Order: sequence, then C-alpha cells, then structure tokens
Amino acid sequence: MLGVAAEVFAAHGYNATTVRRIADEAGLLAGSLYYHFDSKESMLDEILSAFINELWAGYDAVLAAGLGPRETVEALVTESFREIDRHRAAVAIYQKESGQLAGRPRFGYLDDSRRRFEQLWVGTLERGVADGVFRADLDIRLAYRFLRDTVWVAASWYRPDGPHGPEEIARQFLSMVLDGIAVSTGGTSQPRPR
Amino acid sequence: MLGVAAEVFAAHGYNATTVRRIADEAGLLAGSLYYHFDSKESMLDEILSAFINELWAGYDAVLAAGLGPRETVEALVTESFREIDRHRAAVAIYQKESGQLAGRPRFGYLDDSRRRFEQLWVGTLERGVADGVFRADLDIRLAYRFLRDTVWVAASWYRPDGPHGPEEIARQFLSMVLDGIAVSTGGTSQPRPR
Amino acid sequence: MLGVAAEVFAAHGYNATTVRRIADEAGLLAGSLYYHFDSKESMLDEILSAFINELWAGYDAVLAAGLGPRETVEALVTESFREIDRHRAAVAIYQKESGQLAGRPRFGYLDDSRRRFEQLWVGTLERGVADGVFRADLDIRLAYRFLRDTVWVAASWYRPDGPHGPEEIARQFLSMVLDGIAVSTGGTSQPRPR
Amino acid sequence: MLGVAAEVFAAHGYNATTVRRIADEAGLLAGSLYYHFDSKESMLDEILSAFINELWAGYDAVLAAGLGPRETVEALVTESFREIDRHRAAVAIYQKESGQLAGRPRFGYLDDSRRRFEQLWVGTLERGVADGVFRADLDIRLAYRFLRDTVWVAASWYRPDGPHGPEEIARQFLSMVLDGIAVSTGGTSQPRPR
DNA sequence: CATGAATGAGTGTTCATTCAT
DNA sequence: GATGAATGAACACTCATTCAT
Repeated sequence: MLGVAAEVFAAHGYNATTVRRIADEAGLLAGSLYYHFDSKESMLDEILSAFINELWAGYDAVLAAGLGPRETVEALVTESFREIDRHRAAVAIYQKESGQLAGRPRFGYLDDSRRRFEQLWVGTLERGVADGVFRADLDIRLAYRFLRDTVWVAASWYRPDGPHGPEEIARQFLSMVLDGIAVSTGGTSQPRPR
Repeated sequence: MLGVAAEVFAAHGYNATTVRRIADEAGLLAGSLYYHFDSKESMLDEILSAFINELWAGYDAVLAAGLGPRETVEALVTESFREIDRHRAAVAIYQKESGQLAGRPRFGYLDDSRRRFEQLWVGTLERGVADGVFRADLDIRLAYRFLRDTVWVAASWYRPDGPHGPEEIARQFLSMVLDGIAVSTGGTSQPRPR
Repeated sequence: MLGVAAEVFAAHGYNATTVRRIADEAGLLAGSLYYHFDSKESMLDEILSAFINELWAGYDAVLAAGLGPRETVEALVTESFREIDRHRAAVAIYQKESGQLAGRPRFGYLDDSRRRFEQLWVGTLERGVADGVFRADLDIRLAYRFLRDTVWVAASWYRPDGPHGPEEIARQFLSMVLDGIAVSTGGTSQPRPR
Repeated sequence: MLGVAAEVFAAHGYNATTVRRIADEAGLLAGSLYYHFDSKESMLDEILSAFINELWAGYDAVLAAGLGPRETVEALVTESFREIDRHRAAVAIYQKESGQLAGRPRFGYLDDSRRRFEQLWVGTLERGVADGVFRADLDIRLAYRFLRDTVWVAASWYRPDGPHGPEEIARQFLSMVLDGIAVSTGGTSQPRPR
C-alpha cells in the first residue's frame, strides 16, 4: 500500500496527490487509509525514511570497504543506481519534494542525510584530487553538485523494466563522468576506427 | 508582477503557491490579481512561454552559426546557463512542473519544445560521433539525458549573484562533461592500474 | 463497562467522547463494544435511565414517608446528594447533556422526570409557604430553579473520596438554603455568640 | 456574526455545533466564515474573551467602590446577573465548555479568571465572617461553590425578555442566599402578615 | 467474544475565483 | 485598478458502525 502511495506521489507530486486518489488506486475508500496510516504526511515519511535508511546501509557498506577515491566514486554511483532501481518512486519523490520538506522537524533526517551525503562526496573528491586521480583544476563544489544531481535525476526517467539494468547504467554513466564524452585529444591515443 | 509570481512558484511549487501569497508579495489583495490575469494557470503559462521563447531564440542563433558538433554543444550549454541566469525562476518551475503539465493542451508548447530539444541534442551528438569528436562507445540516448538533466538541474542551486557567472559555470561544466573529472591517463589509451 | 463509559462521558462530554476511547479504557477494541451495546447512544441511555430510576426510587421513598414541607425538602436534598455520591458520573452527564437530549423520543423519560421533579419541588415549596414554614415573599419558580440547579451542579465538583460525605454536604447545603449565609439581623432574634 | 455563533454554541454545545450550521444561521456558506475568522476555535475564543473582559471590568468597578463584605456580595451578584443579561450565550458556553477548555494554552485566561474569581469570593466571604456579617459555622469553600454555581447556572434558564430584569432577579436571589428560604423561627422576629 | 479491516457520512478548513462597490 | 466579501468545490481527516474471520 505504501508502494501504491509512492507511485502516485512520484507521478503527480505530493501536494497534488489526493488521499482519495491513493485510496482509489489501492482499491478502498479514502477514510480506510487512516486505519493504516496516521496521515498523508506519515505515508510520505515512511516512504522517504525507508529509502534513506536503505541508501545509507548501502553507502556504509561501500565506505567500510576502504577503497581508493576513484573506486569509491564508482561504487557509490553504482550503489546509487541500485537504489534508484529499488526505490525509484521514493527517489523521484525525494527529488521533487525535499526542497519543501527541508527544515520541517519531522523530516529532519533528510537534512541530516543531505549533509552526510555532501561530506561523503566532497571528501571523496578532495581525496581523489590529493591522490592525483581527479583533476585538480575543477571547482570541487561544482563537481559535487554536478555528480549529485546527475545521478539522482536519473530516477525521473529510469524504468526498472527498461533495457539496461542499474549496473549497466552506472557503468555508462561513470564512463561519461570520469572520462567525458569527448574523444580524448591527447597525442596519438585512442585511435578509433569507424 | 509576473516576476513575483515566478519567484514564489519556483520557491514553493505551483500547486503549493496560493494566489493570496502572490498577491501579498505583490502588495495587493488576491482578488485584484484577476484584473491583470485570467487565472493562476495563465500566470504559469505566461512565465513558461516567455522563457521557452527566449530559450529558442538563443538556441536558434547558435544553430544559425553552423558550428561543428563540439562547438555546438559548447555554445548550447553556454546559452543554457545564460538562460538559467536570466530566467532562473522559470527554469526551476519548468523543471518541477513540466511533468504534470505534459499533455495539457494549453501547455502543448512544452511538449513541442521538449521534442525539438531532444532532436537538437541527439542530432548534435550523433553528428559528433560520426565526425569522431565524441566517443562512439556511449549510448546516445543516455548521454542526451545525462546532458539535459545536468544542465537544467543547475537552476535549482544557481544564484545570479553567486561567485561564478553563467559563462564560467558553463566552462567548468563543459570541461567535466567533455573531458571527465578523472585525470586523463594519456599515452596509449586508458590503461588503468587500479 | 457502563461505568467506564459513564466516567469518560462525564469527563469529556458525550459528543467529544469517541467509542474508541471508551474501548481503550475498557481494554478492548472499538468494534468489540458493539457485541455488548447497540450503539454509543444506547450506552448513554442505559447510564441515564439507571440513574433516573434509582433517583425516583429514592424520592418515592421520601414521599411515602409523608413528611412536612421543610422535612421533605431536607429529605429530598439529602437523597439527592446521596444519588450524586452513587451516580456522580451519570449526574454530571445528565447536567451537561440533558439540554441536547430533551425532545428526543428515546430519552423521553428525561422530560418526564424533569416534569415530575418540577411538580414535586414546586408543590413542596407551595405547601411550605401555605404552612408558613417558607417565606411567602419569594418567587416560587425562581426558588425552585435556585434549589434545583444548586443541588445538581454539585456533581461537577463532588468527589466521592472527598472530606465530606453526602449527608454532611447536604446538611451544610440545607443550612445555607434554609437560613441563608448572612447573620440574621432581625431584632432581638437569633443572638449568636462569637 | 459572533452573536449568531454564540447563540448556536450555547444552544447545542461547541463540539456539536458545525461550522456549516453557524454559516446557515448567518446566511452564508461555511467557507465564507473563514474570511472573518481563523477557525471555529477562534470564534469561541473571541466570544469568551469578550465576556471575560467585560465581566472583570464590572467586578473591578465593584471592588473599587470599597464596600463592606455584605454589600460587596450584593454588588457582585447584581453585576453577575447584569453580565448574564448582556452575555447570556457566552455565559452558557462558559458554563458548558470551560471544563474541556481548562489547560488549553489559548484559553489560559479562563483559568486565570477562575483563580481571581475564587480569590475574590473566598476573600469576601472570609472578610464577612471576620466582620460578623456572615455566619461563622459554614464551610467557606462550600459556600463559595454554592454561590458561584448558583449565580452562573442561571444563564441556562435566563431569558433577557423575561418578566424580571437582572436587578430584580439579583434581589430575589440575594434574599434567598443571604436570609434563606425558610421563615426565620427566632422569637418574635419577622412577623409576616400574609 | 474479540479482532482487524473497511465503510461512508460528515467535519473543519482551504483556495481559486467572482463581483458589486 | 483595487477592495472586501462571498462562493463552492475540494481536501485531509474523524468516527460510529459493520462484519467476516
């Protein structure tokens, strides 16, 4: 039933979704939802917190592996696409609503998560620059935003039953992010047929 | 007055913005807005169509220049950041609401724009691959989505009075997109120790 | 279980009391109450009718004793405080809700009781005036209302485990009602030490 | 419009009164009420606070007169009946709802008023006992409750267009409260022709 | 006897919109 | 051009009640 609600929230936005609509979709009357949930907001809460918890379980596993910066980025991005695969609706909701939700005490964990997320990514990028695996001439904060948005916005078009699984999308995505879409012009490298 | 409305829509979302709020911010009463506009929806319409029109004026100028694929991408991205600079609120609204608006006759121009936009980008990318300036091993549609989202999502954090102007952001952004964030391992192509 | 319901009705009002609240207090679920009672209203009905029946059993016993008017008033007041002691919750409910209940067929016995009550008191007062034991210069209907309200309103503050039992409260109360709170100034009468 | 609301609240109770009912009675639609009031609760608030304020204005005038205890009681009772005459509905609401309202921060002034009221009456009674104008053998707190309830409960039956004005009712009432309803049996006092 | 789930009518409230002044 | 008052449809939510298990 939370799944139904998540789909409708993702498709139409939290505010624009009426409780009747969710109930319809779930095959019961509006009032009946309140046997299962305290409020419309509590549905949103459960959807988002379940997602955030799973997300960090995945991220923490990555961190525990103690990889180098580049491998950490790869693992985090791959994990992110796996989360999009599993919680597509929740991610889409988070993308759309987190702005309005920020600062509301009940959703304080969203702010906390955002802060940890930023520290994690900025830290990893800085480590990569220090280690010489990431370019030193980039604005770290800009690169962070670039990565962050780029990964999560995928939830708006990702279809779990599409041709590519999350790992494949992550691979392609990482290829673009790490090496760029342009053919490397460096010397004689990368002779490409075609 | 449209500017006021655009700011409020961008900040709180179209649905969550009440007509009273806009009126308050504009210094008059809710009813008085209806002397100037037919409806709340018509405000949204004017805001979005003004933005879409200016956007395509810029893009058409780029196209008229007849540049190569890489230079076209650079010019389109730069133009996009200029539009974000000038129509930040409208872009933010577009990002948030275009999903709900799609398919509504009144906002048909949004669908048209999206279609043209896709053709433009996909065409340019394909031309670049054919010309050997973009990597041939990438999924074109994935790359398109990647570029599209990545550019526009910037409207959600861009501040016109921030440290970087639109051109500077475009430059940094293009650097990441074209060449990647990883240090190029030049020489013979990308052998990576790991 | 009726006792539980009566307490909750008395404490929060009939309308403001939810069936769930009563069930909670009784240690079962809301739906389960309906095995024992037809409806929320029928609980109210049983509570009030049990009280009214006991009240009139007491009053009828007083009447059967064939006392003089002053002694009748004393006995009725004492009996009333005994009822408050035994049915505090029911009396409080009656005080609060009888207004809304008046005229509803199901609670017709409340109207009947009120009528008999009025006849009894007004009759006793009139008899007392005729006999010269009650002052002739008072408005009988005003005195009736005064006595009536004054007795029953005690249910709102009476605590069965308080310092005074019902008989003691009745005695004090009768002393005020019959002789007043002022020190009698009449001529040489009632010289009171202290 | 507050008057309309007050009448309906008084007649049916605050909880049982629907906002639609008030609107009907006022000749407009339910939603329209919200142009004039923030909420149903704020109507109750305005009604009660207006009454409480006027009540204390009256009481304070009495206190400022610096009367003796008996005259103070007479003046307070008379003033109270005048308030019932002017704010009958508000008094009835207060009587019925103050129990549920107690402790709610918004209605804290009710608690304050109740406290001042109690101090005022208990103080006056004690002064009267000390001065020898009130009987020394009565429980002061009981007498206080007796007076308090007895005065205010009159709001439940008082009709502004009835045969007696507030001053006349106060006079009769004071006669009962001060001297009792019984014929004084002391010696030769109060010979009554009849 | 009790539960868990559902119902449906009703509640207070919001809000885009209208319109006489 | 703007105001103040009103509208009416919709909304989230409540609650007495029902009923299969």
